[in-house]
Amino acid sequence: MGKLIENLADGGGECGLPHALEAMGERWSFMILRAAFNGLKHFEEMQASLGIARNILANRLGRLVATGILERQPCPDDRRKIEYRLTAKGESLLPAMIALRQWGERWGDGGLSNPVLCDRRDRQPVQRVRIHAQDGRALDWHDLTWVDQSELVSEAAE
Amino acid sequence: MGKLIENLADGGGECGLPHALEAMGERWSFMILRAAFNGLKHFEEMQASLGIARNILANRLGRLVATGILERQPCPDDRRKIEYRLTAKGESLLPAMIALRQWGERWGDGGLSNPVLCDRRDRQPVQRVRIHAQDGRALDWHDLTWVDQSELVSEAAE
DNA sequence: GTTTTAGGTTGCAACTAAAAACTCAATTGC
DNA sequence: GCAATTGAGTTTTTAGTTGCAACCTAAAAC
Repeated sequence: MGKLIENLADGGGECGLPHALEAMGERWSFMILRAAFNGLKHFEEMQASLGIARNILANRLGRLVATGILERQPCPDDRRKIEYRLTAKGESLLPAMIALRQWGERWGDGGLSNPVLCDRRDRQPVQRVRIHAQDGRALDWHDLTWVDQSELVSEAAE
Repeated sequence: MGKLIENLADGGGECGLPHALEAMGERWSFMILRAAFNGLKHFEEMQASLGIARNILANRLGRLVATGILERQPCPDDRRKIEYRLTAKGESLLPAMIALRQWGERWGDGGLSNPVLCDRRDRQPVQRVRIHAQDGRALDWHDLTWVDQSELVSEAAE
């Protein structure tokens, strides 16, 4: 338990992807993450809702806790129950998850996803997740290039 | 070969995620996609750069072609060679891949990714991938809610 | 015409996932 | 107070995947 994608180390440069995949690259990880974003907090809830095998769910939850994506916290009112809840690190996976989901929706078998992620303020659906330039323009692949770090013109980035 | 994540079907609503994961949920898929975005086109190039087993690479490339993410095209000049190149469907995975990579970079072992994805126009790095409201505001998890499709106020969306 | 190169297969060992049954403590019903 | 139920896991068994190494085939190079 704990190696998984070590050999992915580099395939043309250093990259955060292998690290991300080490945490989230297993079969059910994203589905569990989505369940967490949907407000499911307990083992049995998730098991019932996802239909995942119990041992795998236990293993994945353990791993997500180990990587700091979920927090494991016994409930005070019913001490059999354990709450899994998203940490800040877990919450910051939302753009990746939504991007994936939108892609699946766009190219999938037609059906729109439900429920829809909406701005709390006006209850309108969020935009499609895209790549944006510093000035805010949305960019497609043909608008982009890879630049070596050493060649970056520093400019108080981010 | 070919079922993988069929049971993921629904875990609290319809969702594009399972479809996305069916295409991209396997261990090496995202690494191969990244290789493709980095300009690698041939089997041997990818094999050498990723260090993946040949049978798995063959299998994954086959699957990525089957799902329409890559196109397989024999080279006219050297007919042993085969070019794998991104389709529009594959290109549209870029936001998901970059979101994942940025997450890994942010929470990973420190090292910045290299090379950096930049706006071709000014060679400045792209922004962090985020969720945006219709009016363009960047939103975090606590600014968002799930809304059932039936409750959406239609307004000539997107 | 032998050697090399590109892109794969095949066979087999090691690992990982799934389903179902089992554990074990906390809680509820009576 | 005691049996039944529930929550959160383990264990066991079976099935499917991954990875390595070796092999194969056609096209190109020499």
